[in-house]
Amino acid sequence: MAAEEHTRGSQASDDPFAVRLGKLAALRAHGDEPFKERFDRTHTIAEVRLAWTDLEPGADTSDEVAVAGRVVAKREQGKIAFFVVRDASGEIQLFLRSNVLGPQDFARALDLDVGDWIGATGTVSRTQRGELSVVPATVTLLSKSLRPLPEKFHGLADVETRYRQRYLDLIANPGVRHVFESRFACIAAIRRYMESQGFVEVETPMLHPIPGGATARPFVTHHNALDMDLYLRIAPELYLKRLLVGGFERVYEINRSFRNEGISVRHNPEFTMLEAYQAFTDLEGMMDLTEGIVTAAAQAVLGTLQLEYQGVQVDLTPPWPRRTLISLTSEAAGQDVSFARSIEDLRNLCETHGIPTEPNWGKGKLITELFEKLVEHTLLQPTLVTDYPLETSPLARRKMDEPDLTRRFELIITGREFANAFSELIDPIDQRERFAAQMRAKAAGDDEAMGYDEDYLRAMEYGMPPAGGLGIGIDRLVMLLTDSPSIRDVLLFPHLRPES
RNA sequence: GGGCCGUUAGCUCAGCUGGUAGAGCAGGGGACUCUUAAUCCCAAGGUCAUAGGUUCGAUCCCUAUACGGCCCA
Repeated sequence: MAAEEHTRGSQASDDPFAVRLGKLAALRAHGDEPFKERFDRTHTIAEVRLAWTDLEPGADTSDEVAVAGRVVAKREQGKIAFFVVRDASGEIQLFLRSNVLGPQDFARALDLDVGDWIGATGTVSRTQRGELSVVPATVTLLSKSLRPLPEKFHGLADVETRYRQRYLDLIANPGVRHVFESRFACIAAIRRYMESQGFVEVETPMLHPIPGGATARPFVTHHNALDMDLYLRIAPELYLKRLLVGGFERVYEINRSFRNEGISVRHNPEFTMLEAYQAFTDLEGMMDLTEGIVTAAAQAVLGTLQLEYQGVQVDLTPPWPRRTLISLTSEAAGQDVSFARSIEDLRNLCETHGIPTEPNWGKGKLITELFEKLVEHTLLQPTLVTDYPLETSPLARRKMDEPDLTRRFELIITGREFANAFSELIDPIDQRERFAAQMRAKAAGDDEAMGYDEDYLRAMEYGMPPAGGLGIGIDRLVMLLTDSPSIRDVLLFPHLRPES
């Protein structure tokens, strides 16, 4: 065979990238394109494994298959070699034999590198050691890999590289793929469930002239042609409720929203949430819907409602206990924490517990802060916490008999908020006053306060039906269902600072 | 924003009061027709994150910066 038929024995360099570039050039020099357009396979790897599952060790067949995938391991042994090839369905061994391929093609096959995409045609066998294998008659390079993959045994451990180069993480750490398959199974299950409940999936703007629907700092961008600032949405809520005015009775949006806040194990500047609105129902209807969604997602991902999150056993079986925020907070504080107390008492209580307060905070905000500090982290099992103060709930319906409180709940699991829902405020007069209060808070320096959305008020003035509304944090739900400690583990490409 | 920790070969990691660096895997050469973290032999691979400082001498000590992680706000 001609020396340039393959590069073995002719490489001066030992730099992996240079070696592979050399192989690439050698292939091209012989008219062999190293980046093919297409390869027709007869089976996925999983299909081969399934179809020949009963093949005895040491048995050969004349059954021909064509498979394709990435070379993830290479073991040479003289005139035979074993490659492990992986496609999306699984891995299988290629048992390359010089006497089957011919010495020339065998030598060329040995020039392939771990990382290369290849196609192989051949017969199915099981080795004497019991490994189901394809014995190739042809091996075709489909796409040349120029960079060496991370180490095969330890995988890729450096978290920064794992997040920045997620594709490498997916190649090197098989469990990572499973997390993301779970994520997308979770979202698919939620869509199926919502459809089964008669909800219509809708799309609303992500560029908002006025940030609203949540209390958070927005990202600002600029529309050149209109010469106006726009805000990346912090929540789709106000648009979805406009649809209630328009006559949609059950709508939802699985939305990417954006909040200009710090990055942590629980926060990414862009995140995914489900928001749903249902006419003619209320808080209790939203509790049922929340239980339905979360259990449908858990069943789809785990097949059970019992799970373990970071060492904590969690039972998602509904119905979940319902407790009021004030009773829980009073219990934890060992004294009455309610609107019956003076604002000085509440502020002192906050200071006692190390919560820095601000002078413009009212009783409602102080009570909410106490709840978050004293209670939230202790609620490990699913708990529906109800009756949030009006001051921190500008879009929720007021409680008729307790006007400082709202018909709102949050779902807490493992000490964290997973859902937020309320009987919607549908009174435009009340809503106008709530927006005004937000404007006062903004003027007092609260840069998370909502904007005053006049068009939303106009819509409400045409009449909004009674409705329940619900938001569920999808990323956090996926964290729970995949036992992931950080939100970055459930985001394919989490936000990081640029590499310097 | 504050505190603590990390950054050494492509990857995973060692590195002794301070005397200019090692291993495994990957890659290169060779042997090998049932391996599967293949095995065996040989050789190679480094601006020790970056910039300063202390020192005769710095991967190591000090300062700053960058990026990342954890905790707190």
